[in-house]
Amino acid sequence: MQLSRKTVIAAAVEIIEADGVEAVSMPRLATELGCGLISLYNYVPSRNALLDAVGAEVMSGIAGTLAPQPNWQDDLRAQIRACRQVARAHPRCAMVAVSRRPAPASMARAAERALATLRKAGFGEPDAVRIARALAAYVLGSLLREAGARPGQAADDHPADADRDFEYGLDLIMQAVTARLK
Amino acid sequence: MQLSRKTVIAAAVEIIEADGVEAVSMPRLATELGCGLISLYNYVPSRNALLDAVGAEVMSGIAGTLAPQPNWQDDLRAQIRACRQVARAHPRCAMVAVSRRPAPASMARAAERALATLRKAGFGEPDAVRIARALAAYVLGSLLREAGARPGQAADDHPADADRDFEYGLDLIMQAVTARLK
DNA sequence: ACCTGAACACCGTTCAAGT
DNA sequence: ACCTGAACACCGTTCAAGT
Repeated sequence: MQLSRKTVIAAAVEIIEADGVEAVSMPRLATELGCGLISLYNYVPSRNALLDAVGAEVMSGIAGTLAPQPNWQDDLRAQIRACRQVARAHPRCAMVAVSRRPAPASMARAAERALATLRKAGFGEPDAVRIARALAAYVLGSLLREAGARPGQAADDHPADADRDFEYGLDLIMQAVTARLK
Repeated sequence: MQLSRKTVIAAAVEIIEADGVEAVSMPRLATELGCGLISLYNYVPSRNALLDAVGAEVMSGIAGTLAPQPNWQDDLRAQIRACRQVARAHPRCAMVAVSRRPAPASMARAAERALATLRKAGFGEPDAVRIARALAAYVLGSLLREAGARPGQAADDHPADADRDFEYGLDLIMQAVTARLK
């Protein structure tokens, strides 16, 4: 396999999902990729930078366009579900992404999009910002609860329950948000 | 200073708040405590067990009794604020606590108390459980957003903003929860 | 110019020797 | 019985030597 930045990141993603972040070591990556340990530093400046790249890679999906919904509530819901879906596709990597500072750019963009939707719905600036933050907290917290906070732990084994829990809480928040607009 | 399990844990808490979890190493703890590296293993079986102990120690405060409020809404609010307050007293350690599996017992007890309050308020079992989970997700997510998810990062420098954000979101959820009971 | 082996300064934990 | 120095098997990263 041809070594490249992409393949190094992909190998790291694989290791994280299989054994957690703590299992990602430069020696292990090298043997996994069948290359010399030092060669890795040609594609990634450090282990930390590699984890940043994993976070960015794994969350890049939420930048994708979503089918616009007839009303702003469904639009917002779709955006929030998309965040969660992308995160759940790589749960342990998602916890890594969420733990990096600064947050991956795609996550910041998603937050900005939610804010824009709230503004367009008619919320004033302070309310729109605070609602967006509350939603972000809820999504993050749900992921934390589900996937196991420690990035080195596996996901829950009752995903259907987690989905229902998530939708229930999302309903709660959206109900209050809608009521607040009137 | 007399070495004991307590002093070892306290030293770890200090290091974590100052420099993050990653800075907690057995050698550093030893020099900080002025003892031999190996002596630490007489009080703590491993670094991992030490971090578990830090999580338990730091979160033990939420087990404290709270003044009962006239209505269940204020009761629930007080419980949730207490969780957040305790966590914010040691923000970086709180992130460690939240990241441990299983969660510290005091956190589980706090969740159980919230559940009991919801039951007493008149919610049926599935609703009570889901509301409690939504609230937990919100508190966890807020901490993650504020303190910086990575346990190795410092807290925000606008705590007042964070407080207002938190109360705003809590209001939203509590409003919807109250509406759902009727 | 690119690649990488050997080396450095760290880790957590164990073993076996000391008291 | 208790304590702990030396040692082991790891890390991430750098330097300087090779091609």
